Amino acid sequence: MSNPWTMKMEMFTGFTDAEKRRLDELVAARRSTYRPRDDIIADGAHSADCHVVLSGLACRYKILRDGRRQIMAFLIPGDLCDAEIFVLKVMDHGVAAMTPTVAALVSGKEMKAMLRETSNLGEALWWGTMTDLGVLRERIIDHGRRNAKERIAHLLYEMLVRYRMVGMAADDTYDFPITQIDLADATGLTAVHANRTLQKLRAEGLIEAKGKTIKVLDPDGLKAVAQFNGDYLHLDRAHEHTDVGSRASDLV
Amino acid sequence: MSNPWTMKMEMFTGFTDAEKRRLDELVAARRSTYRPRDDIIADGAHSADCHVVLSGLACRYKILRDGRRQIMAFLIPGDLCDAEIFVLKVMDHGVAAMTPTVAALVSGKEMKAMLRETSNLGEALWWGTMTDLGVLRERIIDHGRRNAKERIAHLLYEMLVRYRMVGMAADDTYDFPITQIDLADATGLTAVHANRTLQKLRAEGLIEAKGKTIKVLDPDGLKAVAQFNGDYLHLDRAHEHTDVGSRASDLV
DNA sequence: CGGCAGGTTGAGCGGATTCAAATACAGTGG
DNA sequence: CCACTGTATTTGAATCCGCTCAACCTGCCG
Repeated sequence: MSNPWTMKMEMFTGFTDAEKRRLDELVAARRSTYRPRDDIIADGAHSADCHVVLSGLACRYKILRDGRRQIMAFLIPGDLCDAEIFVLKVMDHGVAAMTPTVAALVSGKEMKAMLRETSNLGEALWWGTMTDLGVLRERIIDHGRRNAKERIAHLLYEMLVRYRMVGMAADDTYDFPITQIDLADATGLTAVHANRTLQKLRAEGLIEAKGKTIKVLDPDGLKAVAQFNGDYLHLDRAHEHTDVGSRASDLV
Repeated sequence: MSNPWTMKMEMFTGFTDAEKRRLDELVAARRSTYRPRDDIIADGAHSADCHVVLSGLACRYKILRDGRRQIMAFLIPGDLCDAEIFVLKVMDHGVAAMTPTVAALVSGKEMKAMLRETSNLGEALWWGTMTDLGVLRERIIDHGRRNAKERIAHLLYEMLVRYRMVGMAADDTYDFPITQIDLADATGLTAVHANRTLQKLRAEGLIEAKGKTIKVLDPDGLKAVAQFNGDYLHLDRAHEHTDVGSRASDLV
């Protein structure tokens, strides 16, 4: 039984069975649970291990001196929290759990050893990092050139695609248990305005946001409002390797 | 005589003389000049070479269907334009020259060969990519949680630090020949508002922006206005390797 | 000298914020 | 089971930052 991290990386690269087994072992070896608001890795910290989200939801964030907070990315199962520990001294931002979250602790030493032995892992890490860059760039466009409605629509559609990638968005519905305050901090809005905007999206029949679940009623409509173009997720690179059946690019 | 790319990477890693010579050869082999507005590498393109800025100024950008443009990053001498070509099929954004710019074309094949032979280059590329990520995250904070004045101040201070890194900011003055339209597209403002904000910064005696040159009159003041904290540039990782004399962390 | 791109200024508008209060909701302890 | 408490969502009204539209100025180049 494979873990979400290996699954995600396999969208890009092809591992041998031996490699898969070894990755599974790495992930299974040590894990840790976090309560909402717990730091998985704190701003300014360094760690000998890197952290992979196995279940739950986490975010990258930074807090300014005056208390303003910005969420820069959401991490879902299969996402690597802190690739930087391999080359940088300390984290320049924090990663915190938003819901009860389980993360695997992967020893940096063993990762480095495995990186030396197989080029597949290195390539997969590069792919993950490059798509992270793409997502961040898209977020900059959100904030710089899209208004509140487009911005929230874009985020919700992107999360839909990402949850589809890990098989967690059946029926265009996914669990996204964040508060409107979190949503505001992620989109660069105030909670009040995020609320009003969300109401508009609901009123237009694009989404349903009951409790902690997002149901996308009209995917094409939402995509159009957001001016979403999924190229930056680089799913097209994927299907060359995957088995027959699901083409990754169908996810967008 | 070393090139700006190698110089920049040496802030992080230590190359042997042989490695340095080889990098110099790679950079010297083929180069290309671009006029303002020329694409160095276009959105959606793929290339067998990667591009390193040797002189001039370039930017990463993306244009929405309705014409809105967002500049996501500025590239100065020593910056790598398109590390993604090693793992991704196509670019998800464009890189264009803003001034007459010279870039080295480095063969992807030879880079990969060198990556296999020395771990130093790989580590340096990781460092560059990780700091790029840090810069992008900081830009998201700019757009999400900083107002126009803080945002422009932050960008100008960051560029000061980056130009210092490559020895191009003597006397707190650096060449930054962009139009106010470009500045607006980078900061997510309109040209009109960027203009007015720039005037305020001048009126407060923080900067001088005559012609194409930025002179920072009051670095500490500008830094304070921007709430700048340079940790995300990860210069502290650097001085372990560099020779005596200039400590990299003094640049911030 | 005309043309053009970039910079500057003014007036009015609107999207998003701020402040404040009301309502819904989940968890806790009596 | 309900009262109590704290947190999240919703609504209203006033305000402001940044946008839009438009005009004008400046410097540069053919």
